[in-house]
Amino acid sequence: MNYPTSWLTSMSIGEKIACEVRLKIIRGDIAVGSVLSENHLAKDFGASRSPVRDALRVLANEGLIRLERMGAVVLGLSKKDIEELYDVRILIETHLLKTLSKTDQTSLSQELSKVIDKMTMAMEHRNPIDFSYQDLLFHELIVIESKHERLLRVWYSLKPVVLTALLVATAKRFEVDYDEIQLLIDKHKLIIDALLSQDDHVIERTLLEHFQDTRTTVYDSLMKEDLQ
Amino acid sequence: MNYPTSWLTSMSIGEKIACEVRLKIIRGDIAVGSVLSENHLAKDFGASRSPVRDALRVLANEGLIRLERMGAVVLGLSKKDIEELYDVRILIETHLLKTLSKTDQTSLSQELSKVIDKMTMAMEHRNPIDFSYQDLLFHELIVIESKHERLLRVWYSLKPVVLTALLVATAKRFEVDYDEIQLLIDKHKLIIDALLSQDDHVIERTLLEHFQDTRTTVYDSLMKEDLQ
DNA sequence: AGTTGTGTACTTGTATACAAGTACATTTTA
DNA sequence: TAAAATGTACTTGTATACAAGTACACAACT
Repeated sequence: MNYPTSWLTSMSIGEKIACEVRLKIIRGDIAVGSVLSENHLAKDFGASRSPVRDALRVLANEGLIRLERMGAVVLGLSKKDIEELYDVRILIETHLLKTLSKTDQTSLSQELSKVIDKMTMAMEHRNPIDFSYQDLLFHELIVIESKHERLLRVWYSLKPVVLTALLVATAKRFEVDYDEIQLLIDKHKLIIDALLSQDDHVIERTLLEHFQDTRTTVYDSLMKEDLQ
Repeated sequence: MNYPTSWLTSMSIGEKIACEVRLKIIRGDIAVGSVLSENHLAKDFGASRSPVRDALRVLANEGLIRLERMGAVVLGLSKKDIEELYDVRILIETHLLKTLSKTDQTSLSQELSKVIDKMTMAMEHRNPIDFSYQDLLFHELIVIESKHERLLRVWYSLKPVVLTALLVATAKRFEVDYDEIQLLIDKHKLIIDALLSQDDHVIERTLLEHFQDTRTTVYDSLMKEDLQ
């Protein structure tokens, strides 16, 4: 599986390279500890060093590589990374759901239901690319609705890695555990219910359980036989 | 006041330009809504477009500018931005203090006390640059001690803007309300007390009050007469 | 006077060249 | 044989050139 070309529209060459390299790192196609150089990547992608340099800075920002004086070291995505990424999301999304639940959210819950419908259609069409896109869009809409721009910015900084990991995990899930996709969809409905319950404890518990499942799934799907 | 040259050691040209431009934007020397171009900035700084391009991407990541097809629009740092930046810090640091308080933190509290001593020395030497550096280091040590690398990464992504705003605010505070610096120092001691209390509610209240003061101070110090 | 077309000056994305630094391989020396 | 010195091939940071796109000023037309 390559990075979905439909997601690459209107991207610069540097952005495209960042997406392709990100996917390879997260899938383990590029080994942790290996050293990337601008010249090598430029040759590999048939581009000049300028967009490669841009791409490497993006990936360094995402914590997937560490830029050094000579070459960039691949840090990869460990189990701890995945757990911590979901920690950050739990912190942000729980806080924002609690805040949003203080006011009438009929409109938002309807929007979220529509996204769940699209997840269902993606499941029925056996389309993991669209499914993972809608899955993350569900959460994105919550953060957007909070109108907290700085938390949205933090959330967006996590998005490329989370979406790529989710894409890989979902593709595998569609192959191996297709029967459980419906359960994933149902769990998103629980979040809407928690939002409408206006109960902080219910929100907290629902989000913890939701992300507990998700990060276990993502982690299991990403890991090769030999644990990192 | 220019950006402290002692903080610019071992930086690339691009990093230096980012720091200088960040300070000018936060101080309001570069107006919100104005348009920056790579060519203009390159000429201003006597550099080529490459490091300027790097710098602009850093500032865009920090939400101070928005890169567009033709030029970069200055977004600046509004009151809402400052409030939201401290919201993010409250979310992160409260969560981490609660987590840390579950275990023995004698060592950390001693380190934090040392930093408070340095804040006191900086106050006595009337050195706002070192004072603001130690102030933020106090909080940084807490986040580092949590060993939560992804939250640390988020915290570090806020740091350049927060430190620059704090620097400007502290410089003004030293001029205008020097007598109240001691109160700032005392409030940091309260955080250590809250950590050692091992009481989640105490931690929550202490952090809220601490940052309530800080963001009001930062905001008041940054604003010109005409509100944005 | 208003609208349309053309030209110009600007922007950024990308390609390429150069300089300085780094790391390793090879040669020289003791 | 081991240590030191030298050479080479690589890296990145930065400078500069080129192409494509954009926005505005100016000229021509109605």
